[in-house]
Amino acid sequence: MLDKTFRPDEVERAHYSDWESNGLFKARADANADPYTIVIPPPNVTGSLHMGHALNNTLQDVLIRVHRMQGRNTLWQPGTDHAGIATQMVVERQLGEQGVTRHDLGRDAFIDKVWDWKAESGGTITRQLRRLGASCDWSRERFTMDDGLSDAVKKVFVALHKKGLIYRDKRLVNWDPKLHTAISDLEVEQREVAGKLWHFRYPIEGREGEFITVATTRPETMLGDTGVAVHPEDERYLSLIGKYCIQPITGQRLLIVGDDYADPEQGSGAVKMTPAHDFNDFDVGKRHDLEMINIFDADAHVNENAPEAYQGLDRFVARDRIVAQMDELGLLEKIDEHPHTVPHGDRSGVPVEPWLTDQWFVNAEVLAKPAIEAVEQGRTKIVPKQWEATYYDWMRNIQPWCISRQIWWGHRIPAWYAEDGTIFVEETEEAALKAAAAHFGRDVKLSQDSDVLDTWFSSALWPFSTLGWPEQTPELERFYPTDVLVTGFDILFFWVARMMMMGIEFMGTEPFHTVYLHGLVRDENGQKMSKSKGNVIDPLSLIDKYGADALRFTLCTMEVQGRDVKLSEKRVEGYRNFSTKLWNAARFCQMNECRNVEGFRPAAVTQTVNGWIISEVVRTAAQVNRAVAAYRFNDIADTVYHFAWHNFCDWYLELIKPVLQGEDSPEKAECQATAAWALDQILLLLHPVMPFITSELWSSMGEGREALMSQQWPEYPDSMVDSTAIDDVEWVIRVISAIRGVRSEMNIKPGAKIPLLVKDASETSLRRLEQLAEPLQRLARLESVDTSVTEAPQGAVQQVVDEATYMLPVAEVIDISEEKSRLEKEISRLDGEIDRFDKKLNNENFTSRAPAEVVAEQQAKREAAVVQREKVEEALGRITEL
RNA sequence: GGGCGCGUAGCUCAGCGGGAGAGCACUCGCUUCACACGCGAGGGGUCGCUGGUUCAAUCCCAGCCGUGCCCACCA
Repeated sequence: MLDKTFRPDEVERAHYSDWESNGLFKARADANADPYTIVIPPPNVTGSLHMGHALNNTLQDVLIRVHRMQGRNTLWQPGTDHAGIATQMVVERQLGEQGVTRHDLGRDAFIDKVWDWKAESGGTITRQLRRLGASCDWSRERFTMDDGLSDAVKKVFVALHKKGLIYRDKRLVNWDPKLHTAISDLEVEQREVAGKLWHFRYPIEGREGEFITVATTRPETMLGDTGVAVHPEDERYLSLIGKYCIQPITGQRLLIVGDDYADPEQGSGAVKMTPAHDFNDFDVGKRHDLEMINIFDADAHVNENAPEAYQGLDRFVARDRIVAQMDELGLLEKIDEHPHTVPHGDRSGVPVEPWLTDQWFVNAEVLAKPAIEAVEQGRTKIVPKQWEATYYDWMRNIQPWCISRQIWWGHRIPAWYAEDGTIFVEETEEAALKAAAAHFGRDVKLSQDSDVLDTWFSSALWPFSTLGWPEQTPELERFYPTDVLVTGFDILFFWVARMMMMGIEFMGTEPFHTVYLHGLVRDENGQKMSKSKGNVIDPLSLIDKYGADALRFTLCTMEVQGRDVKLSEKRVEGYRNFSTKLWNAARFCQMNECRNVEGFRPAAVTQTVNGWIISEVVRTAAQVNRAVAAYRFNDIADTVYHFAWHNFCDWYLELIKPVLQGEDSPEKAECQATAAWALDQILLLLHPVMPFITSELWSSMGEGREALMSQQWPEYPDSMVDSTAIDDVEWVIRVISAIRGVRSEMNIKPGAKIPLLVKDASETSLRRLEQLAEPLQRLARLESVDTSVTEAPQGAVQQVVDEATYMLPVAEVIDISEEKSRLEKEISRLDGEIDRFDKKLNNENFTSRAPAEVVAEQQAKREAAVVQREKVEEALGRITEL
């Protein structure tokens, strides 16, 4: 016998280890079944499970479990990401607590430390995914820095370099002065700051007392000014184009150039040019051959190219000094308040500095073309569809991807330099040496590039590198391309787009057929969860408190087509209650010996209620299957919830109670078997969302049954729906509800039994009364049912349901005036309704233009209202007589 | 500046060309022998505003207002 409540913590771990140790998560490279593959978005190896992971992996697990039960050869490929900067920062912080920097250790020792840290804490996230119930094939777990995956990275780098799609270039990049590395455009986030706009006067060379006014938000860059731009058609400045002005602090001569970039409407119409520290100025500088003076070092401190007084200053200190000095010189014209956005490093949080350096780039434009076509031609579908526009927009305007990072943790760039600077890009040092020897005609010394690759470079290969590429493995053959990628929209560009490019380039076909993009998990007020706001909800603590199933169900039911999920603990609690409900339904079945019957044939049942619940199962399964196919996760969860609670528990179990509690009979046996079967179907349909409780109940409902997760997924033909049974049971539900409504409204004691009188019953109604009399009497608390009535007794309350009038002789227990006003209200409501229908039906436009069946439908509704009104009128008449 | 969402019951949200639904919350009543993490019965909404299309608009279209996010080189 089951306990009174479900205790998730007692069974979850046991079930999970059973599944895992019995190999139920394993995919088979040699199996014939149609494969179904999902690669996990690899979490940071040193990370821990947050709510975003919980959502992401719940959705994947739902898809994986459904398809596994459908008999597909299912691979959920797990693994973790080395997360270059993030991981390096974590380890550096740890070292920092001991007063050690990575430079104290040196590169090799530091990297050893990171590996130690990985060995120590790298299992956290995968353990936590197990607690969530994720049915990954852990035997195939990969790490982006595994040997095999590193080989893939090298191979890809070399191949793209040979094709000219990876190249080294000296360009302005986003430099993070705190982390001392270049970062890609995507790692830059714009932050609104309350800045200022300073207007300065620059003296014109050779024209005493004449100035040109320039405005800037970054006075410190004045140290690197090499020009001033004005619009070529701006009449104010026409005479100055080609002349020089003087940078008052550096004394630099600044050529005044005419360039379309200068906007006459903005500021003074003249803009100072700092080509080495601004992306726009860089372009203008190139066009006009302006000098590029780099004035910052890697810390964004002023370097030796600036006047001595400024050297070594932090950029913001330098800014203040420059403003002060310009003011002293009388050249500060004005200062405007100027809120604007400033680019910040997403990891470091400090403003990034455009900085001129040598970096490695991927020519993304070429790789993007076929990746755009794959979506245009529908080979890869993005769900929800509106993200396709975002994808196109970014891909069509894609910029070169800066892939080199000046950090230590990551894939070292496979490029070697000879002393004269010649570059050899090869997969191994040996190959590079050989190439160099061939090039120089003698053996030479080479040194490897000290940079590592952007983390997303290796992640971009994930769908095929995890399957063994560049080896031609059976896994690669079988499981690539994958079926669906489930991830957050926030990494559409970082990751999805790049997997598309790399997958197509190296595998010849796109890495997945469908990309499902879900939203962010926010708190119940729609706020982003963040440590500083203190509104972070830890999934593990919710699992501890309510069980993994409750959390999973909540995330699933809140996931509506990629919209953000607003999570409240209250909601989780509510779905924990659902699992208790389910638990007790099973308990009830057990108590009433509803056992699974070998060879039970749903189509062969004879009892109406059984036919009904079976039909509802069939409908529910169909609805769930539609929801799965459409990635409507909320519908999957809601559909089963509604069926389990409101059909199975509220009505079916209540309806069969009298039979179950009666004498043994064929009817009772059929109800027991049907109940057991229907409960099984709930467990099957719910298993992908709530794997633990369903498995627990599955095994407790039958001795020695095989694991639920390897059972056949429910799919039934529509022909199994018995619409007569549905109509009949829906009828009895309506009648019972109507009677209960009257009892409640009339304030009739719950225990009091009163007779039900029925008149004008049609044949169908009579049949139903006969067939469903027992549950009707019990659930509506009736003393008896009398169908021989021809006249309503005085003061009987009447309810018309379908083709019969149901009356409760309650004159002595009710307040007549209340009942009168109730009926009067009902009549005026019906009058309004009838009026509306009349208006519509008398409208020729409607009757001639609307489809015939719509008109008929409206007519029928009107008639029903009229009949109802007559009945109520009669009842009112009788009450008035009292 | 460009793009994408969202405004429906007190809250969180489904829905969608033929007079609106769920969960939670609320009110009332229940020690009904599976479940009080429960059972039953209720109250509550000019479906953001204004126009248009249509016989018919919460639903389609346009504009506006509010709100959120993404992208962008604006001194």
